[in-house]
Amino acid sequence: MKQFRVVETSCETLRFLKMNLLPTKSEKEPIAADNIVLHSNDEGSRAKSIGKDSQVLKKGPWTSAEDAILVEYVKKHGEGNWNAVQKNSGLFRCGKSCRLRWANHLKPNLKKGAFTMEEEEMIVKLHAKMGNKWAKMATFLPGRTDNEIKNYWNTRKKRHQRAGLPLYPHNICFQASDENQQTQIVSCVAQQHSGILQGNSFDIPGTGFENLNNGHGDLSYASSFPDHSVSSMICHEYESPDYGYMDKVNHVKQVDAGCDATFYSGPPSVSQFLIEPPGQLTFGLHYPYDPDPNFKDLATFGGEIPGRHAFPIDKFSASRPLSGAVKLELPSLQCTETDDSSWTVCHSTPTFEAVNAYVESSPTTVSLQPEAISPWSSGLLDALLHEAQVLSSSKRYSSLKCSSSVITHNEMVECSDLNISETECEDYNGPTYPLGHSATSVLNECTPPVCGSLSHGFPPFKDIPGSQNTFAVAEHLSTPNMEEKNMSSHPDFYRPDALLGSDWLEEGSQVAKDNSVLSDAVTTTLMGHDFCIEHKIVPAGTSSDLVRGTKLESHSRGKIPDVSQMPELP
DNA sequence: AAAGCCAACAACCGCCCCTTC
DNA sequence: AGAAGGGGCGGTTGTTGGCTT
Repeated sequence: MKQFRVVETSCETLRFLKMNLLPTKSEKEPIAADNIVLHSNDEGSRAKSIGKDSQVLKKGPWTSAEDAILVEYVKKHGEGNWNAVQKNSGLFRCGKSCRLRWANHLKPNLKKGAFTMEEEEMIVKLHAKMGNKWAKMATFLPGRTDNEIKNYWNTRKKRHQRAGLPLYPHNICFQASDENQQTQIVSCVAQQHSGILQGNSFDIPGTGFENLNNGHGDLSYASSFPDHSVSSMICHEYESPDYGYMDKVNHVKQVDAGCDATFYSGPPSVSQFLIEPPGQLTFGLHYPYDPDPNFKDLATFGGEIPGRHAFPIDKFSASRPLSGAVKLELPSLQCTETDDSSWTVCHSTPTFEAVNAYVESSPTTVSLQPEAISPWSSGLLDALLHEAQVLSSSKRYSSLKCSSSVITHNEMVECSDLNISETECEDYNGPTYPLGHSATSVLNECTPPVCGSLSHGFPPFKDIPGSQNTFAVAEHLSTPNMEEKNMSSHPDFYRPDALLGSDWLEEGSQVAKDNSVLSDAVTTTLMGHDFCIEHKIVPAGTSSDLVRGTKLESHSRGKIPDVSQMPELP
């Protein structure tokens, strides 16, 4: 028998009291605190406890009268010294109870009501980073209490576990336990907080499963890689840009989605488990719903802040062939992460749920088999349709087709985004780009995108400082129209020198950006500052590397925020 | 209409850390 | 240095209301 369980012997009394005296959510009329006396035969009853001064301390739900007393007391004396509350206010509550009541319910500026989508995203991200550090997490969610977050998470956890779903979206950033990586989550969180993640890809490369180590037993998104040992994942850290979503999906296909726990059988210490290979450069939280179709055209967004990059550039090695299959088999789910825009579908895609749905269905029919699609997937089709409409009407994609054997970078995007057909998409991964062929290399082999001559005379990129040979950018990068465009003046383009402050783009570096991406610059708020953030992958020509043009500038374009001067997140 | 299930919420407990003496 | 107290945190349980069967 649980100690505080009000037992049946007083059941009738309790029922009466509950119905007549105790406030409920709908009945919040003030009731004198001393009117509430819950009876219990149990000495350790939840209804009351004995204080140090032998006073009977009340337990259970707080009444409006008690709340009023507490509020009044805190107004007068401020927070803290909670044990004094009981002594001085006449409240028959222990200090702890008072503190809790105040912190969770009475404190001003508390947000009430359901979590917003952004908050939910934030929680997921934060949990991936911190584990069950509710109080810490609460500092990132103004107006929310640790208890709320905890409750939300536990509920979510239960729900997902029951449904056999992963707790995390497939490529959510997992953070290392190393505190010095705090800035990584900062950038991640801040962007999420700003709403930029409203369906956008975003991830924190180079992060690890902290919460995998502390044995929380949560069903991690790591289940996306059920047959990938942790160690092998570590080995691939920052390595294979071609270790893309499709790989994950394939793994998912191979192992039932319910085998989430298998991941946890890996080595206990996983501090740097990279969910999404940096080569993807599509740091994405592929959130299962996309409330804002307007975001769908946005290209990849980077979480990087100049000077505070989420991953060290020097760890960005050349691609390495994967042994696993790369075949695109999930038309409706695919997210070729080598693609800079692929998230446009992914973010609106029910991720793992949809993967599950796919697993349960025929690979060739999954995307259009309603019965094979999870509830969230219903939005997927809409999203895809919308995406198709958007893309088809977009100038940026006007010249693209997915059927050519020599495809462009953006073509890949379009293909994967629109899920035109498995066959078509296989062009990228099948005969043309066989297994083991780096997706990055695929990109490199792709004709650069659109909008201009393929061999436009764009000046060569410089090697990125500190990148050794890993970020050498191909000289024949043919990002179009870069010379014609005055990037400094174009409202949607950034001056190359705007990347100063980036620790991997030196002064004067040319920043390859193509129209399609730059026009997708988004204003967001990061730690109280308004920013435009743009993120772009640039095929690096003959090298097997990608270079990323990351831009983050203040809202007043041209001014680069000094991140070091920005206020720290709580 | 009743029962069961579930989600959301509220509250408490035990443990731990920090500060003070 | 060590004990005591205050406070914070995470885990857990209980309650309530809505929905489904």
